[in-house]
Amino acid sequence: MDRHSSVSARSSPSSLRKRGRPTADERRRRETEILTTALSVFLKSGYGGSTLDELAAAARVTKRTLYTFFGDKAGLFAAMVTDLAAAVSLDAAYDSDTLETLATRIISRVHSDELVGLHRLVIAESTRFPELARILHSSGDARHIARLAEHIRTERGPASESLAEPLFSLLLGEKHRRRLLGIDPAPTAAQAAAHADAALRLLGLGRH
Amino acid sequence: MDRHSSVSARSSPSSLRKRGRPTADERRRRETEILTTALSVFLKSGYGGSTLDELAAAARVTKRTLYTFFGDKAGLFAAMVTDLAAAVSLDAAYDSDTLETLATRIISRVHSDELVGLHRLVIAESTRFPELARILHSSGDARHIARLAEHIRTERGPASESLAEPLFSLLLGEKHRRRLLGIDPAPTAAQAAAHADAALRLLGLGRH
DNA sequence: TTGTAATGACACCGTTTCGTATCATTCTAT
DNA sequence: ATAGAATGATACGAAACGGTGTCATTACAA
Repeated sequence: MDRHSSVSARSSPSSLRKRGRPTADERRRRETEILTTALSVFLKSGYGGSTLDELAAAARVTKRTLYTFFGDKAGLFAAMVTDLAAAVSLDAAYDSDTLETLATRIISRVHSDELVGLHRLVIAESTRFPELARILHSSGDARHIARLAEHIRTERGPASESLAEPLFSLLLGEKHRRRLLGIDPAPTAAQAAAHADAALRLLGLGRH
Repeated sequence: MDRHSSVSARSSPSSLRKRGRPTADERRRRETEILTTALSVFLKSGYGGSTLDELAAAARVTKRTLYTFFGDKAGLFAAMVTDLAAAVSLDAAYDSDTLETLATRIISRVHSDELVGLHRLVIAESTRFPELARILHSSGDARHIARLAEHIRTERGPASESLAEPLFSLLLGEKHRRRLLGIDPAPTAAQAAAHADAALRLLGLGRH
């Protein structure tokens, strides 16, 4: 058997992977690579449309490795979603912002191709994976609404705190439904800012 | 709809149907039955999860008939969605209502299990069937927003007409995201009315 | 009347896909 | 040092599934 001649053309050093048990480092690196590439594959083809061979090839591992890591296809999907949901909820570099910029950032985030695609995936599989739907909602929407409530409270007093949830609905808006349906592209930064401003003004939270 | 109630004939199974070419009546009856049962099957298992044998058995026809009617699985799915989308857009027995009752009816409609499930299906398959996504949006959301705009204009004047879209977003609300994710059940009539009232007040459209 | 289209029942085919098996190989754990 | 676990490469099995073929049978159309 001709050793390794097929991989000599690849430029990435990570593809010159030897056989045998990997080092602990390699093992960790590989796990994250599997999850990130799995996301891109699932986003492209959906859960049912993605095959294990496709997922394995994208991560440059064999199916065997996928099974030792995640048990089966459903396990890989669940791991991918929970991992990404955790990343979303940790995405909180926006503590010291004004309500306007916070709203703008939330819009850019929830309308991004990545998050819209993830929502599509989880909505599509919400029957098979109800737990993932709950996880995604808790670490996404619920977290965003809590952030908005916090800012509104400090800037406007506790009486206006109940505006956080309707405000979030307006930040999504009809635009987000078209995003989920694949009709609209992601908004530009300028569009996000304008949208945020309009939503805040509608609820009497805008700057005067 | 016209659910052929040969339920009691379960004992003498579906083979009570004769072979050979059906009458024109039977043909029409069968087409609607196929579409309605296809909806329930797709809602239960999703597009990829539903098999042709399952769909055929649910409609009490053979795969052969499905192919003569719709060509292939995708054709059946498309026919089912467009048929239902048309039904939604014709669901306009609410012309002479006040804004409050119109909003309440829209809430009950868009939060219904049927429409939420249809949205889930189309969102899940929006890559494979982009045209269906556009059709559903045009005959659903766009139509609802137009109705709201019409009522707002006649009751409040053309200046407030731009409130129709944000109002619709509030009528969906965070609740609808949880509906899509399968977290919440459909709202009761009382909840729908309360929700409508709260949304209208937020935008200054409520009664005083 | 006569040909044709549609249907049920059922078998069948080819492909896809999940999940395992095998074997050599390399690292980890003890 | 030695056993065991993890991996690459590859092939394979078993099942599911989309779609078609066949034949008898019935209604429609010309």
